[in-house]
Amino acid sequence: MVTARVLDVLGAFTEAAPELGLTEIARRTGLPLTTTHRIVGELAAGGALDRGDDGRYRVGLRLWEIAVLAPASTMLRERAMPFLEDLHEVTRENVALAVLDGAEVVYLERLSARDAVSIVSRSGSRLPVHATGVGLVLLAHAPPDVVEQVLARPLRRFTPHTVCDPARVRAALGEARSSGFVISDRQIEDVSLSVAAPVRDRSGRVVAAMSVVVRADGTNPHTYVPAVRAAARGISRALGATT
Amino acid sequence: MVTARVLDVLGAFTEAAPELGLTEIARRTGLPLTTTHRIVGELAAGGALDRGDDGRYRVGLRLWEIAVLAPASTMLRERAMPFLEDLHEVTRENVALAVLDGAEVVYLERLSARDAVSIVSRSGSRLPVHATGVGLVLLAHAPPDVVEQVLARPLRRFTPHTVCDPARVRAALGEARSSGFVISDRQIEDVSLSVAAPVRDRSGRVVAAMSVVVRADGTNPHTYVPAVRAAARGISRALGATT
DNA sequence: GACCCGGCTTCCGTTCTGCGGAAGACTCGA
DNA sequence: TCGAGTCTTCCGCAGAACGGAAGCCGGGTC
Repeated sequence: MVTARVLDVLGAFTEAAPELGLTEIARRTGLPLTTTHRIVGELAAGGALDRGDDGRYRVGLRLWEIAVLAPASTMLRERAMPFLEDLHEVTRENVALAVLDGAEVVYLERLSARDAVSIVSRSGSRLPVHATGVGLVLLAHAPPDVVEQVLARPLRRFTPHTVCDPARVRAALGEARSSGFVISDRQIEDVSLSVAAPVRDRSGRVVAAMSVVVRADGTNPHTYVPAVRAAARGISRALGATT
Repeated sequence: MVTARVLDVLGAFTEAAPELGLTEIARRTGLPLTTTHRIVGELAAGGALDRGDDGRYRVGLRLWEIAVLAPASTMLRERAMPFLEDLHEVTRENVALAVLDGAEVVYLERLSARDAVSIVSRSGSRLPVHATGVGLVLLAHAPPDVVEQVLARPLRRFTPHTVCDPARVRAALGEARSSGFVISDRQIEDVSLSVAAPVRDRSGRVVAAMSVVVRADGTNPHTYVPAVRAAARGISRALGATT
């Protein structure tokens, strides 16, 4: 059970709490202080965690080095980067790439833009599928059981505009399938909307989605659709898709 | 000792071998097959590894999510990205960001360019400090004991141009300190050279280096120096440096 | 300066988890 | 069909991991 505890300890670190003291790690994992102390010390000895001058722990470079070998990073994120950068350059807006994981999307990359709307996601962030453009795209092309799993639970409302009615989400999924893109308007925050499109691999399966996230200020989001879809298709080709 | 073994198993994955079968993991770690099987299974259960349809293991998304919380990723790479992208855009060349780790540099980010020279490094890659522009910059500003540690061992030669003579490396370090940049010419491969500059944090310490990597085709590399230094200074300011 | 509190470190008797060799199942190529 | 290589399962044993208790340390307050 040490392996599970090691992963629990590593999992104690979050976007909101990327650096933690020993006591806090013990609290978050439910492990006794002594046990936590031992495991944390061993992880630090191995480079998976670093301890700062302030006594707090952070994820270490060694773990990062190993983790970037994940296919999501190498086969997906790296190959997508040139297209994300292209879209970033021509639109001057935030650009993101995400994959589906259960009922959430995980952001593999997010390129922010200086004058663009400030957004909550970053590399490694998770957000619920129903409330994001990339999430709706991924769900639209997920197996039916995944859709059912997502819609079986109450959907979280982030803004007055967040669509939480399963029937309306289903309708949005149908629309995504037929149109090939999603416009997700003020679902997470009142100030931003995103335009998302699917990324396919060589077998035609949708393995990721990418989006541009812009200020919800009245600008017609449809103007971004061609560029987003083109970039998504470019990534798909880089992944070996043939259409 | 399980923690160390867990890290050994994860460390079996490399840039050259990002996906491995059970037997190969056991071989690389020196662990008995049964032990490896158990640890790998536990890591897969926790999402740190994924097992493909082909029976081989890869680093899992969950580990990646945790690992991107490393300060190198959040405090350094993310803050550097806008400046890396700027330099990438204006030069149309490969751009990289790296940190020092022992006698090697670890690349935090590498933006490749379509028509640029193909280079060997990518995110997570390691290369020896003496043979890279970013490495010489980092070494130039490292504590003296680090310099001694690096120069105490034979330096690896990659091309006929690789500088392996400690005296010449010391001279290069001195030059880097006084000029504020490094031009590393055909040290790793015969076809490329890099121009690198230091990135400082709020205390003035050099915590990273960035570079542009271009084709060694006679173009005067000095033309890139102002832009690289400007981008490095921009990153430094983003990290709180005051000069 | 004394005291308190919270965080962290060390000790050590106990226990239960991890160990790994052996045997067998499975897959693939010849 | 057979052999080789890979992977899976079993299980008795031992030592690695456990975690409560005691103590150390540093910072803040009076």
